[in-house]
Amino acid sequence: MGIQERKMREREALRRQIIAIATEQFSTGGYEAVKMRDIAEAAEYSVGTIYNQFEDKNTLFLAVQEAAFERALEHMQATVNGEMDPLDELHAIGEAYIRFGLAHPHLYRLMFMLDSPMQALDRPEGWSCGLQMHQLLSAVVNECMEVGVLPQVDPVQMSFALWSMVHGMVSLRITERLDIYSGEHLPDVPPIHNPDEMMIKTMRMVHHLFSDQA
Amino acid sequence: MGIQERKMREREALRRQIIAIATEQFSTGGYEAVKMRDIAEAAEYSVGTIYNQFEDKNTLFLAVQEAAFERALEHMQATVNGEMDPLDELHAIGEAYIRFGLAHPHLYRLMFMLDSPMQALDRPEGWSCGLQMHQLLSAVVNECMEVGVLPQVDPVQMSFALWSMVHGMVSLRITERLDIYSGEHLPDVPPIHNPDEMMIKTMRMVHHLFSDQA
DNA sequence: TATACTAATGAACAATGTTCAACTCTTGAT
DNA sequence: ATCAAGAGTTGAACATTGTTCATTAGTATA
Repeated sequence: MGIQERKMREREALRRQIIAIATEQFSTGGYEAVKMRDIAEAAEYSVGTIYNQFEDKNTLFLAVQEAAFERALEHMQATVNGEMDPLDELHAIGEAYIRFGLAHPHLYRLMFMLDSPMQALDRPEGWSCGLQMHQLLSAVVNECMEVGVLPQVDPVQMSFALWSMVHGMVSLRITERLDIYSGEHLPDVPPIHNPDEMMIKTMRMVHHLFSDQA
Repeated sequence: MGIQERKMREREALRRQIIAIATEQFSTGGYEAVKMRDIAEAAEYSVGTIYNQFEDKNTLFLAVQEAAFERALEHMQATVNGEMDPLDELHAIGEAYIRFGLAHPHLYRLMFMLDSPMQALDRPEGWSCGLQMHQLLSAVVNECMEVGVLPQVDPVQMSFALWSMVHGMVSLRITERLDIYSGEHLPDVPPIHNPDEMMIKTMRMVHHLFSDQA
């Protein structure tokens, strides 16, 4: 009775193909720009087949979100596995987070900004890698506190504060709100021409202030 | 020739009415939920008349964004005009920012998260009140540095870091990403049932860490 | 070979932003 | 009072896009 299994495999393969196509199209245009018809055409199926696999566009992008979390987690893990000074590890993990967001703004939106694919977080499976990303941060924070390069406050609050800050930076950057720094819009603020570097620099400054305080 | 002026006034009044209606509808449903037809009906005009006043939906919501910034700035200014201890002032301005975002999540999205109404920030008029909000923060930060409750780093970086953190908190909250803290999703993290208060508490903690370091 | 089941198809539907030719009303001149 | 010109209004029609579903095609089993 291997027929059942083969059909399951084929079904799964098609599902994966659709997710891959959706991810790619999404990466270069965002949610609105991806049309179900385009996905179908790229997969060389009719649109109905997409709906055979995914309840609707939102459900499809839950799967894309999950894939995006996998990629992001991989990217983060690749930067932390070394034997580093804890403070450098904190710098590294933050910088990796920021650079991933800047390199893949649409995926970043899907993971942390859009609400389409979030309605009902009753589905924690899809957030598995997202949670692991947070645990990666938590681990480094705890390590920093033990070694004394971060003050010994509530580690959850510290992780939350650091995550919020880098997320705030990335999301403001992605939505072009940092453009207020780019021209002569603010008095006493010389135009900043490289916001990406300012983000990294400011993050490190904050880490250092915390560490000096510890 | 007062006729020209009267017509201009009427035109301006209609424009304002449309913006008010759009703001109200937007406040209770977000961008997608607002239909041009609904706005027209609420204003008791046909849809064509809306397009006579605003090039398209995006342009209309540029105006709504501007109105939202006005409200937010007012709200912020109302909390800072008192003669306060600089650190309390910093707490107050941050808390006001957070509370406005929580009270008006859709307007917050429009101001700081959506990109529809942002394409082309070649239009700094609409950001006037938004810029003033930033200046409010800058002023308090400078004051804190003078008095010695914030370390004397680059004030632009400090303002940017603080803004990013509270924006990160509010936007993660609004998009329900803080739900990861609400259940048993993270090991070693007791479920947090009141994220709003955690945001305020964490912000104050960070302010205090900075101030102790100064 | 016939039957039953699964999967694929794409025309059709609904919702919504946008356009535009027709229409109405006001204004100013005759 | 009448009329021409112009500004403002109307809503039917169009284009796009997510979604559905009756029909068709393909495959497996008796």
